[in-house]
Amino acid sequence: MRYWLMKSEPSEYSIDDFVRDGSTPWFGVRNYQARNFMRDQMKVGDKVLFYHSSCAEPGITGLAEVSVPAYPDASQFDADGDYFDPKATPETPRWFNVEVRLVKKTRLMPLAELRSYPELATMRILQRGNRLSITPVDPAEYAFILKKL
DNA sequence: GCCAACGTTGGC
DNA sequence: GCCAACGTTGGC
Repeated sequence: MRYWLMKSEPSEYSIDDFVRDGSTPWFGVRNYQARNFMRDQMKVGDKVLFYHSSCAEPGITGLAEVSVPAYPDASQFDADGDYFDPKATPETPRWFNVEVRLVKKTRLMPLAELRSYPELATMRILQRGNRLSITPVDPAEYAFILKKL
């Protein structure tokens, strides 16, 4: 089993949206590395840290898990949508998404708090210049965060 | 709004 | 295949 951190802008999709929906397709990823994680590595049951980014209080706000393995992201075919990709066709889709199920909303663990723990110093999300919206999390890092939540 | 980091695009 | 220009991310 693997562990992941998935970023979402709360103005796009917040923890409370997630509470309302229970589960959601993680569509709209348009970065190859993040796509490859979903398509090639994420398996049903993998644990996910749900993270709010690009907002007043960035940080972890929930625990989730992968509920459906990757399949072609429908939004790439929607010519009127924000995520349309003119180079993608149903025969040769370019983008994929998994679905994730909320396990529970947690307290907000702010970015500054994550940075304060030496145990998390090498976490991918905390490295300079990190921009990936989906990153693998070390099992020890995941266990540590779980304990602090 | 600024700016560092870094991915993507496209001309050559 | 190189690389400059451009776009996006995301914390501050």
